[in-house]
Amino acid sequence: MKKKVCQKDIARKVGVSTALVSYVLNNLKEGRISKTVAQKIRDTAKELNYRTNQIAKSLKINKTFTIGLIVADISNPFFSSLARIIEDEANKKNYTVIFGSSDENAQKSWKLINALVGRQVDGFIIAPAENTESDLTYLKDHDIPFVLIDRYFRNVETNWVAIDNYKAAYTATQHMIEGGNKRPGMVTFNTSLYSLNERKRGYLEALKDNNIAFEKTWCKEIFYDDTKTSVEKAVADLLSLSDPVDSVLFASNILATYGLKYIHHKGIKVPGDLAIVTFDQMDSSDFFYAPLTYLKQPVKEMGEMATKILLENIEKGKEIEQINFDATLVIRDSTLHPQSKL
Amino acid sequence: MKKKVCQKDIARKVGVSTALVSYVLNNLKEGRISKTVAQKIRDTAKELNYRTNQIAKSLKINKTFTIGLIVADISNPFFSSLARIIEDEANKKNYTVIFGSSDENAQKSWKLINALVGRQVDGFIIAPAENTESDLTYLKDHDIPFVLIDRYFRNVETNWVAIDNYKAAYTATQHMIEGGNKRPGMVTFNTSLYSLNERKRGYLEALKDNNIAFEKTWCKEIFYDDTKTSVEKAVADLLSLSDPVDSVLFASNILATYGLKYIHHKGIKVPGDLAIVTFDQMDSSDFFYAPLTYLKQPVKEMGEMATKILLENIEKGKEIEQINFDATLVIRDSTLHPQSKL
DNA sequence: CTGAAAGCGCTTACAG
DNA sequence: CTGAAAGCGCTTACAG
Repeated sequence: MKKKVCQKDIARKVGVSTALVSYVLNNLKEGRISKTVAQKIRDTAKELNYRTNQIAKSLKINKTFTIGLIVADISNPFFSSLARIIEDEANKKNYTVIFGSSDENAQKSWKLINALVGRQVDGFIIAPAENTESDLTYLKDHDIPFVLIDRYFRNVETNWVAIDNYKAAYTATQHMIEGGNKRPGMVTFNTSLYSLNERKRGYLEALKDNNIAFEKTWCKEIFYDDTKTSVEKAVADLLSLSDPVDSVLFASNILATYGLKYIHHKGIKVPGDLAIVTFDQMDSSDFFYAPLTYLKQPVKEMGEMATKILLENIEKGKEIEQINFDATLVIRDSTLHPQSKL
Repeated sequence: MKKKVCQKDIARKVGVSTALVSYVLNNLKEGRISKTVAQKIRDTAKELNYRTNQIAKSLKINKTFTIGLIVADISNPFFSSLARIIEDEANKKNYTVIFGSSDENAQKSWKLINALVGRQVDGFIIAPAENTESDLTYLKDHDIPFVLIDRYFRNVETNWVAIDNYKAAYTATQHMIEGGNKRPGMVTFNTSLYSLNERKRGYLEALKDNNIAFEKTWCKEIFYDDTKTSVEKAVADLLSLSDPVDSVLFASNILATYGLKYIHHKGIKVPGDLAIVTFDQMDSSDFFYAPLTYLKQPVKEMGEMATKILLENIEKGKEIEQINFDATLVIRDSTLHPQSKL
């Protein structure tokens, strides 16, 4: 029971050509093949437990029904949720997904994309790391469809689905200010990524519109390496300013997780000592003693849309689509400031 | 810049046969090819930006350097962490990983395995759903290497890496009892999966060894569908017994997450009203107002070991390996019972 | 209604 | 040191 059965085996057994086997197994030339022989082929295929060799088929038809998913880290809940949505959508259309984690590293990203291109994936869904514009240019030059998710570059014209990060951060900051906070801080990554910089811009603009004079000590930019320690230091710094910050916006779930552990550990009172808003939904935010106010991204819609756009591109070669969803501010206890104006 | 460049293009340009191109690109027959022509081939390959078509190569060599990963749900942090470890290990050896989520459903599992077999994956790492023994038999019959992770079946002799669930649950239950709890409960899944039943067995055995008479109302078995509601009801039931349970062991992170949200929501005091131990590490367990005592699985070691065993099987066809790791009981506040004996 | 044959892009004995 | 040729398992004009 070892050897794989192929079309030739079926053809031989039924006494027809492999062409015919291929046709009936693919439901081609329906009316033009005698029902009896078609049935015999199907029966024999089932009997021999035939399974088409997708590799051979792919080579011939120049299509693998495989998509590559490149994220920063598949073990980050935001990306694994996205992966699950994408998996489901892709499977519906008989696509399979190969994933890779770039660790926000341009070299790794290029290596992954390169490997998957060699494997002839039909397209990519990518949450690009910074400085990976050239990867995308490469894909474009080679007519390999892709859609960016969560992040994009203003100077590369392509498909993407993301959220309006400026608006989201603005809304969150505005909310903190309306809650009576006078000195809102922010913890974000030190990056050239547009999406994160938009979050910072939204934060700054909200301060400005509320006539709050931004002080640059209020915004901490964390490097990707040694994130944990840097976040802890950042939070400590924000709270030990001569005029400490009274509220803080965490620009991602990773930053928030480290920050909150530290805050919890240090016994800092939320929202009393510090009001908090985070980007992204986390299981943890329900468990923090003050359930967290957070910006909820429509992960399901984003994943579905990205997959839909990609598959359309693969199958019909559609025009460019750029979709901005809105994040929703889910207001809970971590911003119920004692001296709230609301 | 559209057409893909193939070995023929290089061969033509250099003026040699494709055989030679293939040899030098694969570093074969090193001494037996003139250095100058070899160099010219390499230069031209680089110049034309040649990338070998893995699909064609796979078809020929009958190996795809791809492994299939089947888990219950890639968005479950336990599995996404595992996925990340496996990805890294696999990549080191130039393997790529395709994943699929079975949702604990045997039909889905079979569909996924079937699809990936058609794609000629070189092997599988599988966290099997219940009633999927036949899938595994199929793989064995077809000499497709695989290793089970997290779960296995006693009656299918194959590679697996897991933890000693009996021992883990026993230890956790013993710990609850030593903390002064007289009526420990358990929330687990209703399943035939050996790993989960071992957890129950460990719990029961610990009760017995401590002369605590088990009452069947203490152990709640949750069905896979409608998990959230069922868990909430289970916890409510455990606490509204005429003699309520004073402590509870959650048999998985999913069960714990739903249970804890409910407990938090209802204002149940932990560990005062209820001591808690959970299986699996969760971000959330650091944030619960009483940091949770939990059974930590050595996810990294498990993922690495599973990948190592699989790749050895693929490459050398090794004998069967069955590895049981130990979980570690990490003791924190959720089991610091007021009337502790310790 | 059906089959012979070419070809997808590689690898690999084999012959020289 | 190098090339012609077969073949991996499919699909698909083309011819009949």
